[in-house]
Amino acid sequence: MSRKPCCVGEGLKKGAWTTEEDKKLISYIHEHGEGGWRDIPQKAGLKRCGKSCRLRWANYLKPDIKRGEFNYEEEQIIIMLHASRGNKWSVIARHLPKRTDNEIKNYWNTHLKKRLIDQGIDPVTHKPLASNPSPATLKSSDYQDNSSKLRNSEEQLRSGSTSPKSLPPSSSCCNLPEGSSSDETPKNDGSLSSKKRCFKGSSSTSKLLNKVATRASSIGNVLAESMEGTFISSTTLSPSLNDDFSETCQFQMDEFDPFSESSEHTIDHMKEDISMNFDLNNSGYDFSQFLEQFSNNEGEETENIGGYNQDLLMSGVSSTSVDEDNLIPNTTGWSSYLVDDFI
DNA sequence: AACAGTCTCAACCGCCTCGAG
DNA sequence: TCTCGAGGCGGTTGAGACTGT
Repeated sequence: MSRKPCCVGEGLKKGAWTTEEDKKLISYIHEHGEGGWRDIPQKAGLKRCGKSCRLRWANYLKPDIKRGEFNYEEEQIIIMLHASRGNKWSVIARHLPKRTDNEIKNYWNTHLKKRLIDQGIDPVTHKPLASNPSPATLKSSDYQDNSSKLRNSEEQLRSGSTSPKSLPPSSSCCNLPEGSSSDETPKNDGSLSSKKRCFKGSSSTSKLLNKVATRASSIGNVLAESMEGTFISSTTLSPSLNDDFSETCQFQMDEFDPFSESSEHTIDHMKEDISMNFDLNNSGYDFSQFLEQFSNNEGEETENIGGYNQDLLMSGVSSTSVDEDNLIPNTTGWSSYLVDDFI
C-alpha cells in the first residue's frame, strides 16, 4: 500500500534553509510552540514541507542543541551504545544530551566508523575484522610517548578548553604544541582534514580504539541480552549477578565517573532502555544491583598489553580469557583507565 | 592557479509506529 | 478492529569546503 507523500511538492522549496526562513520558523515556534508540523509552513509563511520544518527545528534551530564537535567521552558513549543498540540513533541520542540523532549518525558515519575500520574493528559487530593489523603494527614506545600527552589532552577535554577534534591521540600524533590546535574550530579554519588524517595514523589511537571496542563489545552483549530478555533466562541472576556475568561485562560503572552529568544521564537511560524491553520487576532484576556488581569488580579488569583481548572481542564471553598479570587497580574513571593502560 | 578527488553534514526520502476516531 | 495521518526514524544524497597534485 503506497502512502501519500507528506507534502505534495507544489511550489515547495527544497535544499538549504535561508536565514530568513530560519527566523520565520523560530519566531513561529517561539510563539506557538512545537507540534502541528503540517500546518506550520502555511502559518509561518514558509514554502516548506512540514517535515522539513520539523527536521530543521529539531536538528539545527532548537535552542538547547549542542553543536560542534564531539568530545572524547561522547565518542566513547556512542561507540558503546552502538555496540549494544546498533544504528538506533535516536536511542543513542537520548544518552547524549543536546545531541541530535542526525548529528550522531553523521558523526558515526564520517568519523567513528572509519576509525574503527582503520583499526581493524568491524563497525557493525564491534569485533575484529578478519585481518586486524593494529596490534602487530603498534609499538610499545608509542604508548609510552603518548601517555602523558593523552593525560594532558584529556584534562583539557574535561575542562572544556579543547575542541573535541583535538582528541588525545589526534593532537599527540600531529606533534602539535599544546593548545595550538585545541581552540581551533576545524570547520572554520580548514584544519579538520589534516587532523583527521593524523588521527588515522596514531598507534595510541589504535590501542585506545581497541580498548573502547572491547568495552563496547562487552557492554553491548550484556545490554543486548538484557534487552532481548535472554540475559535473564540464560544467566543465573539470583541471588545476585554471578561471577561469569561480571567477567563477561568487563565494565565498571566507576569508569563513568568522569562523565559526571552525562554518565548519570547515561545510566538512567540504560535503565530505561532495559526496562522497556522486559519487566524488571517480574524478573526480580535489580539494575542498581547490576551497577553495584560492576563497581565491586574493580580490579578485575583485564587487558592484554600491546594489543587487546582477542577472546574478549571475538566471543563476547570473555570469562575464559583473563590475564591475571594485567589487572588494573584503582581505576578512577573510564577515561583515565584507558590512559593508564598505556603506561 | 587550476583541477580532481575526498570529506562533511544538512537535508531529503521513504518506511515505520502509534494514537485518534 | 480498522483506517488514517502526524510524527519519528534510519538510510541516502549532494552541495560546498577542503586537500593534494
